[in-house]
Amino acid sequence: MLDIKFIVENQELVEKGLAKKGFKGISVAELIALHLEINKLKTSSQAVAEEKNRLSNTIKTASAEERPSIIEKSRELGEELKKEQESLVVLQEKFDNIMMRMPNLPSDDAPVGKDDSENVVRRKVGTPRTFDFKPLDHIELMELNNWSEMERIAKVSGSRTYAIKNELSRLELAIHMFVLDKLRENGFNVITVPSISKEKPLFGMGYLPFAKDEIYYLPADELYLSGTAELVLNSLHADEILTENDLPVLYAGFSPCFRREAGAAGKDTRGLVRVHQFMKTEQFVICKNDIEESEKWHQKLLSLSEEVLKDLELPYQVLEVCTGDMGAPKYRQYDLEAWVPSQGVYRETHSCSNITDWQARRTNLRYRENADGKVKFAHTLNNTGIATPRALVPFIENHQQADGSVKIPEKLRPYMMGVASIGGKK
RNA sequence: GGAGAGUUGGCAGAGUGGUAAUGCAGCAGAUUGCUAAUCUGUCAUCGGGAAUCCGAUGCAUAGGUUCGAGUCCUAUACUCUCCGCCA
Repeated sequence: MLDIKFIVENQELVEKGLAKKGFKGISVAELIALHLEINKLKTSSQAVAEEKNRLSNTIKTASAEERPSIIEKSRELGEELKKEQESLVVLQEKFDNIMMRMPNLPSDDAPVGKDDSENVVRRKVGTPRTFDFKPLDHIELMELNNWSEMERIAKVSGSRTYAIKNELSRLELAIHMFVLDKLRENGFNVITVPSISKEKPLFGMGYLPFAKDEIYYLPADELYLSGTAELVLNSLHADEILTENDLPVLYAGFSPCFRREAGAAGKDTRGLVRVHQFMKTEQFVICKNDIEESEKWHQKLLSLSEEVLKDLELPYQVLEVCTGDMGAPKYRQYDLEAWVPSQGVYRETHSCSNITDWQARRTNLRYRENADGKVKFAHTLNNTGIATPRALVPFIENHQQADGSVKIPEKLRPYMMGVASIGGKK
């Protein structure tokens, strides 16, 4: 959510930002007009309320003769007030409806573009490996090593689900432990959070109303299945006023995540790349309302993810996401993509975003500044720590050996009982 | 699933129908001085105004009763305690 005062004072700038993000059909002029109308009505209804309060307070001390006429007058004012407030509610609803659909404005430094074809590669790290044997794709590797039950699980749970087993399931959990440990060493509070959520946090994060079709809904309990721990972490401190000394708040959140993948029909239907349920370790930061400070954290989160991919010895590229491909909440966004040999392309493993105060306004998350005691909306940022099973795809494909075994990088071995490789034909 | 208790500012905590006490913390100022203390103001949101300021709203949420609701009524949510069930 944006500050309405900012919108009023910077209409042109806001309209430009919306255009960059490809948001059409939102009238900034209408929003401003509604705001001004609401203010006008508020002012007039407040004058009525003031008069009514004044009258009411005289009743207690009024004489018996005066009292009935005062009560009558006060009642009339009450009815007038009620009418004004009813029209105020209608206007406010219209206003909120537009306001909730207003995206965050993108950074001036973000590349301008209409869709993912205009994202910009900032750098490539590591070199895609050349194989001296014919490499297998991740599905073949899993079949060879008895690491999955992909066909059977589809009978039970439908398409886009997965069951992995034996050494590969250990690897999945080991990678999470490895990343959680890394984040903990960097000052993050490790927290495992629910995957179920009420409706309100979905608005707070910006899932609603923007990505309605992506979300599983449980009508019997009016609850939703969360697509990311970010959803929960973003609302964990909703409606609170923290002190500046509490900041930054750093969370490494772990949770099962659920996505309907409604818009991805036909894409990545086989294997582990795009599934309805997965596990994600998420980085989440609440920091001061200071763009330099949050941009610093944005870079820090990015570097932590890069470190994860480096430690896992995966070639990757850093993509800066253009304005048209960013989600509504985002000010600036980097994606990390790891090399997938079987597809000959880089595939997304991490998404790192600075949200500035857009989410905090929606969740009413504030803090009190030390310097002057003023209350401000915090900045929030999020980034993937690691998401599995997707990350297993580049992992096992890049580290496969001629015999079908998969090498375990040095840094991960402590989490794999010290073994140097898993699987392979004996 | 059953029974009971509760929800008031950043925190603690009073308030049984007539302007939301007080303490602590934070912030600003003043003062005395020595590792701090004292005093005053401020300390949730919004509106009008250049500003001092004035006003409206705010006691979990939504309704209702009333000239007037933190207080009375109804519904809901959440928290805690006990019982039951349970990984």
